Amino acid sequence: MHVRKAVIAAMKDKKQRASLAEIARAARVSKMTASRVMRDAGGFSEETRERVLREASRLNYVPNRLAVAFASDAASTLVGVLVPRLSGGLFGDVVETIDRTLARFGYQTMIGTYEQRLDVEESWLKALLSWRPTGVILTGRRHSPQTTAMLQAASIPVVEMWELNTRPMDVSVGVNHFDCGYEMGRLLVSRGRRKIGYVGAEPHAPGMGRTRMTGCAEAIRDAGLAPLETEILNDRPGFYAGFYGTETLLSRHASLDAIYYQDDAMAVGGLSFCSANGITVPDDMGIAGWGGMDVTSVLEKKLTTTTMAATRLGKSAAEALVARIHDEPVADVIEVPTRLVPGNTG
Amino acid sequence: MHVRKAVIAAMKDKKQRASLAEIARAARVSKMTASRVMRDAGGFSEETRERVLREASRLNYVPNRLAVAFASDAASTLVGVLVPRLSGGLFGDVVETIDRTLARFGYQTMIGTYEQRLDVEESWLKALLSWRPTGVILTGRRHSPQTTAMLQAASIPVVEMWELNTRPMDVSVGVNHFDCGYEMGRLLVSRGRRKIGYVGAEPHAPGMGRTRMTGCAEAIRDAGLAPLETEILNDRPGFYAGFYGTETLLSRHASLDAIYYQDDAMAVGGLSFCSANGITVPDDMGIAGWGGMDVTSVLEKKLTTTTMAATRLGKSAAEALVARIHDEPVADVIEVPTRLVPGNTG
DNA sequence: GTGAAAGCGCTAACAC
DNA sequence: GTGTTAGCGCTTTCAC
Repeated sequence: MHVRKAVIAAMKDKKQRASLAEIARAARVSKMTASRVMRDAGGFSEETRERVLREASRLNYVPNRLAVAFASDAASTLVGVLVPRLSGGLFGDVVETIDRTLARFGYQTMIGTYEQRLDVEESWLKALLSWRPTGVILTGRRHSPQTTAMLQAASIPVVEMWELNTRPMDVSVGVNHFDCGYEMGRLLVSRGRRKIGYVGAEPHAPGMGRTRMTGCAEAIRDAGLAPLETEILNDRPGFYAGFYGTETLLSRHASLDAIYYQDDAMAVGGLSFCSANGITVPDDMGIAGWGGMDVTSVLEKKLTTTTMAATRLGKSAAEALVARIHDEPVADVIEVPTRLVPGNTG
Repeated sequence: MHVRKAVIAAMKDKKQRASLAEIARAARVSKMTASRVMRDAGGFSEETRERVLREASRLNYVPNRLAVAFASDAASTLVGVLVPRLSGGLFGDVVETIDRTLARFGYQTMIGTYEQRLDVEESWLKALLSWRPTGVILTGRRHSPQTTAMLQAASIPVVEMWELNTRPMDVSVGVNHFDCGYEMGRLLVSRGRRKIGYVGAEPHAPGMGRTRMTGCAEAIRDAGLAPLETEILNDRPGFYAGFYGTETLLSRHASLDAIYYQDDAMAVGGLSFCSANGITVPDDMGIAGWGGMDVTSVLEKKLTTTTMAATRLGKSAAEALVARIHDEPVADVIEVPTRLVPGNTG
């Protein structure tokens, strides 16, 4: 039962896995015919088919995709997916959906996380490309020149997801973060907020959350109000970051009457800070998030936020990539809709 | 800039990527020498080394890991990791850590999710094995006979993580869930709880959460109290599931004075339900969770729970696998410690 | 320190 | 409907 022993045993008799050649020999056909049967490629009689399949299952044949991908070079079925992180936010959902969708089409996913660091993205991509993947899904629209160049040289389909890129390398599937921020800013202003702040995370990462911040700032400027006060924590976004980010921001700007957060988790942290410090929401303070995360479903008040269907984004990204791989027509820019949820915290 | 055009162009001139042979020719050495230099395998002069590396970088050489893995068959560096899900709970953290750790050692991760469905695990494994991975990390201790058989036949290292298995296929790195549940049961009892309930999810999945439930039930039985009342939702664990699971359970058993949840997210959902329905915690109702998730850091009250270091688990699992691959000594059973946090909700 | 030959398991291209 | 030949890019083995 112990695999370890089996491993050691296997060291001795070396290769024992049945290969196509052995199936072919056992079925008394050529490798080619066996190959055709296994791939269901046509060009064999019913009788041959049965014989080959019988032998394959008798010998526990497991095709070697390494050899397949290597031999045919076009048929790699390997797809790389890179996201900032897997925990906390919506990326877990997105990756899970991408993986499921790709698997349905017969592709396997190689994942990676890069914490929004372009140098990490670059080295991940370099390693990935050595596996000759048939496509790549990246997060965001910002990439180093080397990343772009490598992708170019590889000449494989690339989907940039999450953040809409109107001038994508290849295909972009994402959300218009600027608009999300702008709309939220307008909503806050329309509800009478006059001194608005922003709490975010990951200072080295422009784009995405930061783009929403910019949108919000613009809405505020357009309304002729005092500029957005911001606090970008050197941390990952999350509940606790939202909590202490609020503390920090308010210690600098006590008179704020609303705070926009990078995401819902941070907003929930902000709500907690307020409740722990006798700040009434929404009377004393408006709180707004982004994402439509699961937590919001159990809050006492309905969180003011913008919802985004993570599952839908993942599915669209995966499907767009598959379409590109199959050389089917796909739109260059696919916008995933979001919905402003006014709620009663903002 | 549009990769799409590049792709189409590439279709024409087919192979253009530099291969080892071309590097070798350009450096005026044999393929073998070039290979040795690239792998830093020794057996070449300093001068040769420089010449080869210069040509490699000049020609933008990207080694073909497909060919490497195929040719050497031992050197596959591909590792499969299967978890129930990537979103919501702690698995995102675990997978992220595993991936990072494995990457540091030069391995690439192929992930999959199976929602605790053994048939999905089986088919995922089947697909994975065709890539001739050098190792596999699975979740839990329960696997179908076919899964076990395939792993056996593959004779590769296997780490079963998350749930401790004292009789592992190969190596087990995990938590003793039974003890977690038993301890929590004892704590609740010691605090005067007399009618305890349990809210969980994923009814088709035994193990893990269910094992904690069993542990808790046993503690209650040992204390001579009325048996644990349970509610297993046909849903994924999460905030909302915790909320309505509480509602359902209480509608059946109104007199409960404490509820143990499958995880912290569900417990937070339970807290919300109580607060929304005028049930005072901990006076009227005790609430306990599991996992030590991020959310708990911003709750008003300190949640009664058991913390588990997801990052540590992931790191241990990955390191154990690497050690097995390298044929270094590893313990068969590695217990990841947990800590009971009494809190003030239970 | 270096190289030549063989082969990993499969498929594409072409026979028959 | 079936088989033959060649080769994908690399490493292993053995020779020099």
